[in-house]
Amino acid sequence: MVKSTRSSVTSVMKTKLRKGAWSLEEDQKLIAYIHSRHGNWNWVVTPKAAGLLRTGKSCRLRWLNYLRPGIKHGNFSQEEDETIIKLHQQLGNRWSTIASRLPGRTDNEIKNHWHTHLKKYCLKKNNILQETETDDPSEDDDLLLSNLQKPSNVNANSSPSSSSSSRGDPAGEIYYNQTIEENDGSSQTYVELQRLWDPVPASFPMEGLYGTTTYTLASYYDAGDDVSAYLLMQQNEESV
DNA sequence: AAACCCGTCAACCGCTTCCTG
DNA sequence: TCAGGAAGCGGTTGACGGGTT
Repeated sequence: MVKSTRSSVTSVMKTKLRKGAWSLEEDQKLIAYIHSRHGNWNWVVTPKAAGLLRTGKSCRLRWLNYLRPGIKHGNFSQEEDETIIKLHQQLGNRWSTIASRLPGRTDNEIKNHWHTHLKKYCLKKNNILQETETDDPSEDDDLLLSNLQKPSNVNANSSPSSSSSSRGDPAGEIYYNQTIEENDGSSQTYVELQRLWDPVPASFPMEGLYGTTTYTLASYYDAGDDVSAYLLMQQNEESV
């Protein structure tokens, strides 16, 4: 029988557990709780302590893959792609080990990126190598990898971060001068939640679809224990 | 315009490993 | 040394958006 049927988990299950995408409010609660614990918390008690109807596992995953400070979202650089491919050749599907070599990237994100982009690239590369054994394969490498960097659906008005922005999962996303009202009806200014944890920089660069953009902190609101902190990011400049 | 298909990715599930008493 | 609980890991699923027919 499955060992992971824990009493603590099942007790939570008796209440109505939420599943699926995390809401902004849930993210805020989780960040607030973790923030208040100063690096000392337990995933099993976290949902109850934070006022969340989630399992500890779900909280852990949300934190590690999305809310944790330093997490990079959006396109992988060519260097990152090359590193992943190289490490995958050496290590196989040991995503967490691979992730440990790519600062800011999570095992889940690398795994997804592999299955959706790099696996195809490797197959294509192998085909090319078989067809042109005498050619210099490095040229094909560069061409294929540079193609990987190009967004498939270029839209001048789209968010600079990943396509998940359109899934009603705003936390961690940064929009150009947008407010939540423009997106989901809330009157709050759009947030970049993970900055709650780090000392807030006056400005910071973020890699997007079209190059690195420097964002400048426009306003900051911290409601203390209730921990609702909002950051308005303004697009400062953009390099293509 | 509508239906369908496909790609993407956040989140879930179940198993394994690690830790602690 | 062992058992039980917590955390970690990787495969899979399902929702969603965009493209195609």
